[in-house]
Amino acid sequence: MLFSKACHYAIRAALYISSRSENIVPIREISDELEISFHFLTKILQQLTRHHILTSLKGPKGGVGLNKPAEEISLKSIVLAIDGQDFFEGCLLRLDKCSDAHPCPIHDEWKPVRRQLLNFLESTTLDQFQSKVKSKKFRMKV
Amino acid sequence: MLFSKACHYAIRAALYISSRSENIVPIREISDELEISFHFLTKILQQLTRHHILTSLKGPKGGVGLNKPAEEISLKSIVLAIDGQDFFEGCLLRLDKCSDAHPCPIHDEWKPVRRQLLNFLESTTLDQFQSKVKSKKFRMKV
DNA sequence: TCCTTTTAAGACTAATTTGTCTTAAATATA
DNA sequence: TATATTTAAGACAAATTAGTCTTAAAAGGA
Repeated sequence: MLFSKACHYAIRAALYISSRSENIVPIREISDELEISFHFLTKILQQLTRHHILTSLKGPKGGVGLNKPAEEISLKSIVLAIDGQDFFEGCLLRLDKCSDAHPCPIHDEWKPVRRQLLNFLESTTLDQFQSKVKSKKFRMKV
Repeated sequence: MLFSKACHYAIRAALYISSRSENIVPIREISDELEISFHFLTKILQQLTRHHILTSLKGPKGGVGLNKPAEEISLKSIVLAIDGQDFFEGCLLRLDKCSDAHPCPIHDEWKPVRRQLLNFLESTTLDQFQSKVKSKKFRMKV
């Protein structure tokens, strides 16, 4: 699988949050709607908050919300916050510092494919899906 | 990470085997050369053997070898043998049966990117790297 | 101020993946 | 045939990831 389970949860939650017009959405609502364990989701969203992708508010009327405009939140930033940068340096043989200078045998062939993957994650932002998610015609769970 | 650690080991070992002119290579030699735990590698290569990607021979002069021409062994077949088909159905939100009929909000955007990834894995075969690996100018370990 | 609600933090458990070790089975060769 | 070598199989342990639970801290409202 491309990403960790936590990372997939994070992307789903981020899509959900960005589709809600309210600034702040309680995590309980997200976990109910997306059928994700509340406590696990809380931990994951805390990471997004620490990375300044979300803001959070405690107490009644509390919850989480986007910390910047949806068009400034890329899938890449979410993956980076949850799974770290391992993915982005990804060598097909998992060599430590596989590079043009010290490449593995697949490096040259793999590079353009990885580039396209990165381009997609960089250029894809939450705002692109807001209307789809709002329409409720697209699956957000199981 | 794209694939499991076991899968990366499998690809590395397959490249090594296909670059050796001998039909049969002892697993001990592979694990020594690639610095992979012998017993763990043995288990992984057993899976490739069960999937008829490799053949194996017990006893002195035993070892593993390609079960078909290198140009017929794709990266995809190795990934499939080790990690199963989860990767190939991969939805960005990890939904169970995300499809054109019942898509997640990112499905349409993700589809062409995944297609390119699959094309690469399908069209890339071991023979393409034999000379590079033989030249020993490319890294095969850490 | 006090109570309730909600996130933050972290200890703890469960599941999965990774890695080790022992024994069995097959086979070449002396 | 006996021995040494090598893969096969599977039990077991360690590490990582996923998930649960409890308590603390913050904030709104009576």
